Amino acid sequence: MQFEPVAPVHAYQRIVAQIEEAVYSGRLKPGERLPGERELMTQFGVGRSTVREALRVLQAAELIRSRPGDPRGPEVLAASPGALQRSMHRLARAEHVGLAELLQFRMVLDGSSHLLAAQLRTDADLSTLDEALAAMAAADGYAEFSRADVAFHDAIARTSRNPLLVVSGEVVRGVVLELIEDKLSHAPDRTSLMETWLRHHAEVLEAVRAADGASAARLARQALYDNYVEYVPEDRRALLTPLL
Amino acid sequence: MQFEPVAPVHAYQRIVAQIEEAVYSGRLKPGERLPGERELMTQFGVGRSTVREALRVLQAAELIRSRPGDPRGPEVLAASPGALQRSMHRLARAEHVGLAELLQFRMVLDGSSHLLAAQLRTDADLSTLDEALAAMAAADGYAEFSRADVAFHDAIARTSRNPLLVVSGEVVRGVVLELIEDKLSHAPDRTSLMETWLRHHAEVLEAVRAADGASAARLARQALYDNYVEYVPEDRRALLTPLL
DNA sequence: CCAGTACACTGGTCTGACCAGTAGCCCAGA
DNA sequence: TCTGGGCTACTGGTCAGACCAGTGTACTGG
Repeated sequence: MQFEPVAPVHAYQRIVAQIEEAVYSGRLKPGERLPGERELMTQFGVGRSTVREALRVLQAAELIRSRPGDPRGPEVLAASPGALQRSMHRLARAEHVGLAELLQFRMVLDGSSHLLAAQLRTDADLSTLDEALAAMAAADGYAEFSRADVAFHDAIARTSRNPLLVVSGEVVRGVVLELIEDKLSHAPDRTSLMETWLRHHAEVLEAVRAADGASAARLARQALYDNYVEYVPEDRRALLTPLL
Repeated sequence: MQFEPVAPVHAYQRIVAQIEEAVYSGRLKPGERLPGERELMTQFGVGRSTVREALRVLQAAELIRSRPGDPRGPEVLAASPGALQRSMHRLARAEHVGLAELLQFRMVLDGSSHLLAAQLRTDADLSTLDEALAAMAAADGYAEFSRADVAFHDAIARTSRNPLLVVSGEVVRGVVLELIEDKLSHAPDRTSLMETWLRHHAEVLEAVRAADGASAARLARQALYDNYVEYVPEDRRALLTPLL
């Protein structure tokens, strides 16, 4: 006979569970409002501090947002990758996840995104991607270029039609950028850097337009490797080459 | 001239930030203890409710754990993918992420894990994998088989040497299993199902042993497809075939 | 019709209290 | 010597009540 470990279920956890359930089941839609804390405490039959702790947890998970003074009460938020991003960030800092591992992971994700995008892209997707590329070419300054670059990758990921690829791509790009942004912003010749990237992106886009998934994936991975390999410690670069 | 949006920084957030920083910088190692709440409130110069809300947030992020009655105070936890898993779970429920998207994502991750594993595996890895496969073969009953299956995939991921692949693989497998476990447990002929899976895993392992990354990846993706495609709605199966 | 102002109410924080439950200690009994 | 049972000091969980800064809204006077 097997027994299960018994864990006390605290009052605030039951409140979290109830509200979470209401959000996920769709009974509470984004934009709708929860009752105020004083109202909630009568509905749940608990003290205000208990209600507040429950709301804090939900707030940390980015399910709700509450602002003082708003008589409409806490707002139910739309799902966003923010919490996911923070979790992954934490894990990346805690485990020994360096740029090499992040880049390897990004090569996997971006490669697959491009592969799928090339096979699923519609004409509308292509014109969106053309616009994104044009925005990169027209960018004035590095910061703007970087934003346009992110937007381009995001557009590719959305073309792959898989929200998980979109979100995890977003997350990993964010973490990578954060790790090397200071190195990049101090790079000696950012203009030629931007030109190289632009050329890479144009090549990739042509492969996507030609519906050549394998090439698109390979080009995307190669571009990532070429652009970032210099920031990877030499003894870790062997991790990346198997993916080329 | 450009201004930044100003957001009020609450007291509990500053406490969270300080403790988070201490954990990430390594000043607080897993297993160590934080002072009790009453002690923290004097150190931070705030009321207990403020301290508690901060601890609640850290607890929701699985950075600490506190139990009543323990005079040693809240415990600093080792990094775990638990929070990441919950975040992804939430997002999967909120976005319209169905089995098709999850499976597609898993084919991407598992495929890459196998590719890397085949190229990086050592003899020690191979014997670990052999053991995992033997455990699957020796499994008595579906539940045990399923656990052994998960362990095998986990071993493959670890052989790929990328913690991100390990964690996201773990997460996605968990979500997939949760979505279809009831269908699987009611499957008419689970014995032949398990035999099929076992054969697939043996093939994959041979490719890994032969250091044939491309084959290992392809076999792994094909195995996923074969095993799960029947649970994917027919009109979504086109998402999966480009990855074969 | 609009700017300005009051007001009711929100969430953020503090204080002080009580409770159930735990770790660690001491001590009686084997 | 070891073991089990209390005892105790303390923990975190919860509640109640209070105050404050700041917000949305409705009312006001121009």
